[in-house]
Amino acid sequence: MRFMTSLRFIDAVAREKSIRKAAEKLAITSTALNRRILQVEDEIGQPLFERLASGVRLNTAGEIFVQHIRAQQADLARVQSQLADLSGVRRGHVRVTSGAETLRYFLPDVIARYRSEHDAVTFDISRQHGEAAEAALSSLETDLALIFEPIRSSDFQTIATTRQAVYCCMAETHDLAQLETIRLHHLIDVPVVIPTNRSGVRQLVNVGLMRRNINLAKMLETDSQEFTQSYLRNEMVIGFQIPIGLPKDMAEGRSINGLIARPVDSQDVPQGTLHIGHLRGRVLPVAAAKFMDLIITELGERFPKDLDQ
Amino acid sequence: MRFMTSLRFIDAVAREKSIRKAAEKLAITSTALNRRILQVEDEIGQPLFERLASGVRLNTAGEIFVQHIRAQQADLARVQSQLADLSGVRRGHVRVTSGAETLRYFLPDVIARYRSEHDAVTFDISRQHGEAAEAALSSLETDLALIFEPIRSSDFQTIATTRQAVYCCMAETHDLAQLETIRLHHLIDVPVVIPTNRSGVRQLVNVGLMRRNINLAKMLETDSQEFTQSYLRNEMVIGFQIPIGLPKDMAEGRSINGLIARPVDSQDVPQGTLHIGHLRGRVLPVAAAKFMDLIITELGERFPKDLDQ
DNA sequence: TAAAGGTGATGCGTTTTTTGCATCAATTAT
DNA sequence: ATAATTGATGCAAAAAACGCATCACCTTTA
Repeated sequence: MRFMTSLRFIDAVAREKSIRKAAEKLAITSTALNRRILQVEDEIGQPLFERLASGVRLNTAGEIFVQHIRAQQADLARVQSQLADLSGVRRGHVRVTSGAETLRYFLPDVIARYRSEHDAVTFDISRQHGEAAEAALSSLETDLALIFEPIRSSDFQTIATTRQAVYCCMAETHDLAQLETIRLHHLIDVPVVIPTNRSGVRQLVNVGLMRRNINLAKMLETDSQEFTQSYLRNEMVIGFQIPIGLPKDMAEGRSINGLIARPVDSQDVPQGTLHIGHLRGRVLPVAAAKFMDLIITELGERFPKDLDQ
Repeated sequence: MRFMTSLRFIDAVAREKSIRKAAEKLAITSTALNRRILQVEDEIGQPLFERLASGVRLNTAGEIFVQHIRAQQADLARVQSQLADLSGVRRGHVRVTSGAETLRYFLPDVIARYRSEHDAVTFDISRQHGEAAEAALSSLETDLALIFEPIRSSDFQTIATTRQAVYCCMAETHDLAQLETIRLHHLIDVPVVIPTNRSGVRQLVNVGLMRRNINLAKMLETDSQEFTQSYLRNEMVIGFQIPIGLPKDMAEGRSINGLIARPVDSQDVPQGTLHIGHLRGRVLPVAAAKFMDLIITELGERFPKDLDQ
């Protein structure tokens, strides 16, 4: 888009905090880039960047203007997606930000299902914890976010939520695999692998631990689900997960590849809420909006009783 | 703004429905303009205009795109106003659309008061009836609207309202000038000058006439307040107006230049509501937002009991 | 303390883009 | 039928954007 060039360039400089660095990324000379910026500053009537010896930095005016640029880019993407939809083929690019929970099984499934019908749509999947995900929405770096507990910013507009209980995952040969539901006191002196404090699952578990005044034998803290799942196979250890982060069979109590999941009693650890939403006030591109619809449909199929819209 | 040129041009062509006509207004040749349009269409990947022998017309894609352009222009104006505010001087352009009621005394007063502090701000005042005013908001042709009864579109976001009773205006020598309040039956066989059906005042009067099953001796229908006011001086005739459309003294029952106003009993003609608002979801330019604040302040001073925010 | 390496700004010649003129083909109005 | 519009296009001139070399300034490094 020719008419976006100058604005795109300014955005790039703002990100790189250096004209020369940005010029390199944009594959032009720093001279040309510099002059474009000077020209826009001249048209606006005031500088957008502070010139430092180490590069440039947005001043207040620049912050406002760059925010406008990003909003404009997002809106242009929406328009393009809408125009593509007019002519039959759905095109577009959907940027999704999510916690780790949905990345393993859920999102890959939904995206595959979506792309089977609309293969001209591309995706960016970014893994971010709640707060960072909300920041990404605000700065228009992402279109959709799936956040598990809690929502901090009023800029987040929830479109749907689903309740998720916390489950314990373990080898099917683990002693606790016999139980239907796990109580926290069962876990005393049992080695556990647990997500870090930034994770929603961990925060729910923490609530339960406080409530029952129990300390866990935290063998290992990690946010890596890949690590956790592999590890459970090797040692008699308990991991924590929510149903959406589990294969369908495991969420329903059957074992898969030697692993099994058991719900933690909700009297101990409260259920959490997975929020699906976008930046308040935004009109999403067609591709993103339809993808969100599909997410909600899929959630409705998998968790029919726990979905709120 | 150089980077807006192509978009501005497209907007102009859409308005003129002709490349040659638009080119003339833009002071360039039709060739240049034509090629700019072809280029954007090429970048977008599909035509925005249908080519007719009599000119051009937006197709569906064009409608969507032009809407985006207008939104972008409005947002740029907001940003510019915000940037100007940063550097101390408030600049900007405020576009107000209003029914006739406020144009005579209220808006001139408020604008004068505003411009006494911010003389770098310019104004466009457009007179439109309710429905047209809401359309102007939707198409981003105006920033603020003051609409007296009723609001039809859910796109209108009301920021404040004030209740306004209907008054009768007449020469102070008119028989009915003796009365404190006018009842509709007083008006039987009394010649009146009355606004057209599009006016909010007229609609309220109509409600009263239906309610009391009375017909007026409608001498003359006009939306011109200038005409009405002048006419009242020349003949023993009744006119209708709401307080905001009257000089302060007249609204308080005193006579001015031989004219006087008396409220119509609200048992006969219900009070109406003056709505002040903007397009839902829009963030107004600083200049417009502050002007709206001043309108509300002024309304609060003039009608302290009847203002809702 | 001095040198080296980095930053953004600027003069100038070159390249690319945009513009305007003349003209064409197609349609409408008279 | 004829005249007058309309948008599209080839080509040359004007304008804008670009890249190179260089400057002045600051920070880091030796």
